Amino acid sequence: MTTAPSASPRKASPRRSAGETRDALMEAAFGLVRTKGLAATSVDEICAAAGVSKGAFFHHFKSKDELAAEAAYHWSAVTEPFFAAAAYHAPADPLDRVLGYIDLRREMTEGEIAEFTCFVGTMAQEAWATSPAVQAATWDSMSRHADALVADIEAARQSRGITADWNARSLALHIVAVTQGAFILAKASGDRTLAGESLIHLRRYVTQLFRTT
Amino acid sequence: MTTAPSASPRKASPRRSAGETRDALMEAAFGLVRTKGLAATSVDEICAAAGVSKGAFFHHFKSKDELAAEAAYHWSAVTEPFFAAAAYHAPADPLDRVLGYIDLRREMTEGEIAEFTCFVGTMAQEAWATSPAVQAATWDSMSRHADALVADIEAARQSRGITADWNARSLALHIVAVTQGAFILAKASGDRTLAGESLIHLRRYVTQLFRTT
DNA sequence: ACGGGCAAACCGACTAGTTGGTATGTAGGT
DNA sequence: ACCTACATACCAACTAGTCGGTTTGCCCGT
Repeated sequence: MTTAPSASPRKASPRRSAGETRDALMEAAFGLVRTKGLAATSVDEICAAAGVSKGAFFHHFKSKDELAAEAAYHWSAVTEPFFAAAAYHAPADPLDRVLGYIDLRREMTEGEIAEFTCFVGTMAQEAWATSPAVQAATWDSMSRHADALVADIEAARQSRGITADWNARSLALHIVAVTQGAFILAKASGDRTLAGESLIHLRRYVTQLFRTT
Repeated sequence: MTTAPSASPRKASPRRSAGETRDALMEAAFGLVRTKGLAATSVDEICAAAGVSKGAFFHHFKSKDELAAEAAYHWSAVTEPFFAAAAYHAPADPLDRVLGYIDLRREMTEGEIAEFTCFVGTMAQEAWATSPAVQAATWDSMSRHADALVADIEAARQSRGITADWNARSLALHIVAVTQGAFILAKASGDRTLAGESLIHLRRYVTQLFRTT
């Protein structure tokens, strides 16, 4: 659910192919919403950032709300390959893979806030009570992201013969929650390092959870 | 930084005392912002919820932005006494007090989302890059809230002779982060219990941190 | 190879309503 | 008499969304 490209420079107008404009609009929204929030981002701004007209916007999306929901699904589509291809999947021990994910998350907090922060997490705060479509889309994204961690957590649990009163999905969601909370800390304080420190606590928790001695 | 009253019914106009209208406006903002976000909440809505006119609003605040910042400080002013008076301070063991705080937080997630959720956390997401005054105010609130936990954490650490590579303030901020993250989980999923589950993980972490055996 | 037809992609002016903010007036306490 | 605490009317700027019209790529019969 995090980290994405910014609007691309685009070529000199030999009409973009089918989904290209659509993608450009959604990806322009990524950047704007992450820094200003959804409500404060106008359709005109999104169009300007994507380099298209308002007519094009409403040709592809029937409302701003629909754009937001579609963009949340698109967010998954662009972040999932990023995390799937990341180096933390390499270790043989599944626990090392889970810890590797947390480490990657922490490394990402060394960039700019608007760039390591979560698009869908931001929208969830604004849309949960006002737009069922957007809420559903943000939850789909966060939920799927958590699911990607479940297999490794479960494997780590079984390899160590741990029978705990928590299940893999619950821990995966906790990891997502800490990540989101760390973002808020960084945004409120303006200090990126605070996000990293929270992730270190999370890492220690996960390590302790699987300690067998 | 969390949990607050909603707009009161108010009496039949024998002029409210000095700060009353001001407080009513800020407290009306609490409810509206927590469900819709700051940008989506209009000045007119806040006035209507507080039962005053727009003229009154701009008599007390020179802009919507100033209202938001002042409301963040007011948020501290109303939540601090609430937490200060809570029962979790009773135990003699400082660790029990820290765990008691987390338990209280978890119990609160049994109410409505708009009522256990954090006003300043929501605003931080929208204002961190666009309004320095609001960002500073949200951080002041979150930071002070964390500080309220520091003494107990430090006492627990010393009573158990723990020399760790984390300090009390870092753990306090982590507790705040998990709380905020749990809120996002609840908002995105629409399922309050997910917030509680994340807080259970946090509780287990803190327990393990102070285990001396 | 070619041109006519057609649908999808796109543009930008327009609208109706909402926004934050102001200007001006007034009621009540001291 | 005077100042604070409001109320009302208003405005310019901006909002999401619409609409008539234009451009572009592509299919297809010749």
